Amino acid sequence: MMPLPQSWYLRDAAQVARELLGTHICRGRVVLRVTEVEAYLGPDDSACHTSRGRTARNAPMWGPGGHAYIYLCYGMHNMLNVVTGDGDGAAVLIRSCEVVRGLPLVLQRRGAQQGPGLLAGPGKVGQALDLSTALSGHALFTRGGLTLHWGTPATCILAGRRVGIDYAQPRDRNALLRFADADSSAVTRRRELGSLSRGPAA
DNA sequence: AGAGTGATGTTCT
DNA sequence: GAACATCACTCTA
Repeated sequence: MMPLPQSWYLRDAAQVARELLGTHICRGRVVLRVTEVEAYLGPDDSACHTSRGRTARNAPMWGPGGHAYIYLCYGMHNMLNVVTGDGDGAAVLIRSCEVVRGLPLVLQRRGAQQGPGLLAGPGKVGQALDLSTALSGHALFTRGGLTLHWGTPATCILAGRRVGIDYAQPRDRNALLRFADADSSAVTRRRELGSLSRGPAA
């Protein structure tokens, strides 16, 4: 079982984001299937962390794709992003997942019961994978630690606006850069999503 | 179903 | 010192 090659990541963030749906994240004995993501396009995207320049924290985003960018949010949530392109300052946030393997360990780490909301939300994904900022910059395309593999792609994709970016410009707040597997119940704020081709409902 | 709120700590101004 | 790509819990309906 080989991880996806680095070349797979060296493309536009929105494109990688859609193809990321259905892939498998492997960490120790836990395997998760990605069901919801958000694309952050680079310095020109006011919602993106790189839009306010290079810092020690966002350094991995300025490098080549295929590496993790992990940061601490609200003092307690470790958010997992996948760097895309090459020097683009772009990445894809992993927002929700389904458990493929290692359910007992995931339940223990989450301190929750099994259900559709178990891994719906980026903080929950970070907790289930036992992530920390020490793993930021880790290569996802080489064996060991934290890797990304081919899985079961989504047959139907939903799209909508990104969550929690009220500080961004209206154009970037309204961009349809959140994507989800239409056939999964592990998705946040589902009613705000529409079909990919037709845009969000309401 | 929806609004409100406290927890918690690193990063950047 | 403010902001922060959140979560879980408590109300009110």
